[in-house]
Amino acid sequence: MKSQEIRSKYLEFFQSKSHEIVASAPMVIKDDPTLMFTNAGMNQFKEYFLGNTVPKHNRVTDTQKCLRVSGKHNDLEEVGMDTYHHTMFEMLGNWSFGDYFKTEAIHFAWELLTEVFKVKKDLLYVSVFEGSSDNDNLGLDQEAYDLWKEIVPEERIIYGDKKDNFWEMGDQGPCGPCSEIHVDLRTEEEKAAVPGRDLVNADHPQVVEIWNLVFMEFNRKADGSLEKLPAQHVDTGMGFERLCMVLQDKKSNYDTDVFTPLISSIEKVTSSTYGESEKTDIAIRVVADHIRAVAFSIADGQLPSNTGAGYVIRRILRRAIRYGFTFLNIKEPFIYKLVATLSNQMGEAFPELKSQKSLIENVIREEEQSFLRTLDQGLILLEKIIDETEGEVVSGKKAFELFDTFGFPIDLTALILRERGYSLDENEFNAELKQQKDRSRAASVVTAGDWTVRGKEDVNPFVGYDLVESPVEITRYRKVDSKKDGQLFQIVLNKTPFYPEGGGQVGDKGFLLSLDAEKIGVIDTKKENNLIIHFTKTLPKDLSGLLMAKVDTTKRRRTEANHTATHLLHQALRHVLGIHVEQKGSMVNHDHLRFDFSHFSKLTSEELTKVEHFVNSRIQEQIKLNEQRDLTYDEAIGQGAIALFGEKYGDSVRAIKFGNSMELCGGTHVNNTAEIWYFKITSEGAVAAGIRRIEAITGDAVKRYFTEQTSVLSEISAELKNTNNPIKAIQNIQEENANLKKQLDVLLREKAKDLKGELQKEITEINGISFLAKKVDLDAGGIKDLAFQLGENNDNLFLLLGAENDGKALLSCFISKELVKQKNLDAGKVVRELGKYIQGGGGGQAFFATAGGKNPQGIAEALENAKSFLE
RNA sequence: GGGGGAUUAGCUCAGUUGGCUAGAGCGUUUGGCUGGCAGCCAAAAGGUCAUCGGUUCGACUCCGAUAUUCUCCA
Repeated sequence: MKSQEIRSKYLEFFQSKSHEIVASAPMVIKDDPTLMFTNAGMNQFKEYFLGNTVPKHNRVTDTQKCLRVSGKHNDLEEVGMDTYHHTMFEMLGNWSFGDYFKTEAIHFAWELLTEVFKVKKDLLYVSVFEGSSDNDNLGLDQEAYDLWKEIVPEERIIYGDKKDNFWEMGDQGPCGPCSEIHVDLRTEEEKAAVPGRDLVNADHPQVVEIWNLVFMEFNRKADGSLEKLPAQHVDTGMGFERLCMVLQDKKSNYDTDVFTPLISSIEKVTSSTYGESEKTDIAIRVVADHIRAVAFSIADGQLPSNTGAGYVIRRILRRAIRYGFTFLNIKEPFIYKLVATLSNQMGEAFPELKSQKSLIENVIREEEQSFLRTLDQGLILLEKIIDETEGEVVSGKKAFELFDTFGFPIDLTALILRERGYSLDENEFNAELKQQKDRSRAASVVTAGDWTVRGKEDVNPFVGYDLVESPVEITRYRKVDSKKDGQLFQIVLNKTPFYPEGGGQVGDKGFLLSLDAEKIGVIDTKKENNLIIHFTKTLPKDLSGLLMAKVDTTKRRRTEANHTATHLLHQALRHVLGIHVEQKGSMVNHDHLRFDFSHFSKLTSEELTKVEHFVNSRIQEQIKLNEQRDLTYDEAIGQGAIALFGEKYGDSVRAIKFGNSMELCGGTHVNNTAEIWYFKITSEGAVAAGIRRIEAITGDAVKRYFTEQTSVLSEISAELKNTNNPIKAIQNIQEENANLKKQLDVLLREKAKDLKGELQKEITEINGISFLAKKVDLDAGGIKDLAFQLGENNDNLFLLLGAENDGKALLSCFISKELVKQKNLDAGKVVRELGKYIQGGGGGQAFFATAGGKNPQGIAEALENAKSFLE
């Protein structure tokens, strides 16, 4: 069975069991601070499990793009070593939100596997939670055990401990026991030798878990205790790639048709063969796996970068480059060449791969090039380290510096050292790494307390589209400690006019006002699992009283102008540059706006002018806001609305329309484009290969900008005494200045020549040495010039020059190099000794030295005493 | 968000404990030679040593801040 077919059969099966098929959420997560990537099918439903949102359907099924780079059994560094772990994978899932529980979950799973997919029953093992005797004190999951007993022989039911059979999504939140289905794909001989049940959960490549059925019944609180959830849920996950391996009767995920097209492309591009040696096999698997992860996240709008989620993507890509570099011996970009294969293969199920193919290729190629440069640099530095190493053990500290500061991979360092007969002090390296990790962790510690719940929120608590102030009540709050901000409170209200950060728009600021005039500042508003959270420094004294929530309307209005301008800018770019322009990032606050978009070259100044003009024309047309709040996604797209890749849309969407600009958007906007007043681009540049960034200002900021510019210009005109044509005046001045500089140069040179001639005449002879000690009227640089000029044609000169500048004394001593050698003289010593007359000190080299001091009166005396050095 | 590094000629980079009138290669310009593959030889131009402030007799060099950028960790 082809993988395509397996995917659709799964979804159809659950559809026939009254499940709604939903789309995969983006792999890159934007509104959950605790998670960077979707790492399990349940992520997009978290708010349902937490009870923050009421689901539209209580039975749902999907295939979810997931990314895992850390966690139990799945370290990035392990991927590729075996044949069944991946960074990016698809998770097939079926879900019950307070609907069916263990019975149906178990029966559905068994029916699908054994009847639809026709997996032989005697290949399967199941596990149930055995209970725990720790603080949670949980018993055996008897219910699950009994259910399984009806379907499978008892010797195929295995007890699992907390590590394997109790699922938790984090330190806090919903959790519960789970039941797993494992499959034994070994040969008959192997099975005869070791029974399959001994190998379950033992990391055997052919005895693997394929399906995890989680029964959510508890909530883990901040103090570690468990409480029973009001409603019980089912959360299941089946690894798509593994399922394909089972159904296609392969020994490895990489042998299924999910990976074989990629692998043959890699063989072609790198002239290598899969299946010839362990080392190249690992490298090929690494590349095949990583290209998927990287391509999908770029399509989701997450580019490689040096922070956060982007950094994870960069690391994955670099790991692939490294393996190609070392084991496939490819020293130039090659991974980007695989994008075409991937897009051909998966573009049907995931159209974003097709539509963004050339962007993905550009970004990857650029990243490959830059990392290969880093490797080149690192090799040179490593060479230096080896040269400096005495003995055979290379310092872990130096290797860490190479890794930490210059980004040279440590395993490559170790490999090269081994080849050269050195070894690496790994303990020292790990100690350094640990220090770095501890430092980072300490800096970002955030401890959140439990919510204190006081009442119930409205189902849709955001009223800020219509209101900027509203009477509200606190429904829950908690204290949060972070190193950075100190102690803060998070407050949730029954409803709120405060817009939570999202869609590029910053969260509202403002305050909460109590009846007895207590004023609590709201410093930020954010959304977490669909809860709108207000950040404050203090709590109101009366937590149960009515409060007036007031948004800072000045900031809000400016932000709205910038947001609407962003939409118009987007429209303008597509109009001026073409419809290949897609939003790749956006940031809107009260100060300015920033818009990143896909485009292949720098915008010309004509293009920028056109874009600016286009937006300002829309402003001038005074277009009214046309807002539709309850469209379905398809309706909105049908009307021509622009949706963003990598954005998660709910069942009903909001469309914002200004004339011909229509976008799906949750942000707040002006009522009429005239409120924007004026749009001005302040900068245009590149952020990555194929991505440009425009920054712009509107409204008050533009007024400020124009006022400033005008006053600068009028000041310039005033200074120039030429208000009609300041540009010409400046050109004149510049020309004049250049001429004067030239003349001055000539004059100074002549003066120096004169002075040089004069001084040359004054040179006397003491003990056969040309000697001169004299006060001159020059600064330090001039003296230096003069001294070197005098010394140029005289290799028998002892020169001491004194000068007075800004009330300070200066002595400079020049002694011809030949003389220094012959007579063992030292100009440094000379100025240090003579420095005492001017109450100062100094030094320099043997042939030229300077000293400075506070006492100009002493210069004469110092000059007097100069000859003593020659006597 | 935290740590480390970098910023020197158009480009790629040297510059040792503070004192070299700041250098190299490539590129540019000019002249000469030369039937080729990065032609050869000679000469020249090109620098606010990222910016601002401090320490010092003296800062490319040390210290602090800012900007830009690379990198590791979260």
